[in-house]
Amino acid sequence: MGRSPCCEKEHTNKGAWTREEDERLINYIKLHGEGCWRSLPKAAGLLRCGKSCRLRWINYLRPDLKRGNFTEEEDELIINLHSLLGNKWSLIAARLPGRTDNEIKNYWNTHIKRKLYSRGIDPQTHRPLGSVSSTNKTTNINSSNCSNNNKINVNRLRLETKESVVPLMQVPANVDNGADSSEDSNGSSGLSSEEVFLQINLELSIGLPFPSCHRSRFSSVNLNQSQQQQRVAYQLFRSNTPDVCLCYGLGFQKNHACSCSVITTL
DNA sequence: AACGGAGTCAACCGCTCTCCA
DNA sequence: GTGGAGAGCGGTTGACTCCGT
Repeated sequence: MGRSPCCEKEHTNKGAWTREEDERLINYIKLHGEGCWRSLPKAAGLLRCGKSCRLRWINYLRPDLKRGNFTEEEDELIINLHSLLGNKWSLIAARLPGRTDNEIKNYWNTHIKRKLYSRGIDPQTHRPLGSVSSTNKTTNINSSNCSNNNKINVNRLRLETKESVVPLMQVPANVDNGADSSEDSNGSSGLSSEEVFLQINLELSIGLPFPSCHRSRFSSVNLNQSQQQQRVAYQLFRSNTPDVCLCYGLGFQKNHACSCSVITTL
């Protein structure tokens, strides 16, 4: 049994919105507020799908939208956040008031990518173009003091490379992480030390707190390597924020089925 | 002025996630 | 535990504009 469509497509308008449709939508939301997008079109007298209404409001009609050109500061912030989070446009947008995820995504694809290329930087990896991958380097995020009961108590996380041992951050002992260590608990992150270190530097250079509304995200399993990278970055990022939150599931388990979605508020 | 290619961005699509019964 | 409903997300599309020839 399939899922019901979000609207009756044959009875809905598509394409560019007219002024009249915009006004209807604005007036309806002014009166009733946001939410319940599925029933909104009918209630507002619009021949549009609920998703379309939501998108139009969020990306174009919302009164708090900034619009206009991006500033140099916004550019750099987007670049820094992208290096931490990857293509998580909604998370990036959450750090830029008045900007939407769609707007940032478009801006990234049309302007910033080119800007980075002109600087000789790969926009996906944020590394110099043509640089050799460092996958041959060994990285261990050690979790000392692994406990029983399928929990890992991490006393101190450190990053080891052939050349050096770099302390990542101090973590209080005896704090459960909620991680499922039923599989491999050797803590391999799948990241090169260079990658992790890069994330940390960027984190420190940005120094902005994440909004608490994102605290419970990243609960999915079966992460691919890119997602892992974003997740590690996210966790490290959180660790330095004022309302300190840490996830101790830094060691991504075999097959990435780690359930370390519990982000502990200290 | 006309044309075509490149660039831009609003909107759509398909999927995942969360919540709740 | 399961499945449906609703919301949200990221990738893609296509209409429109701009600019060079």
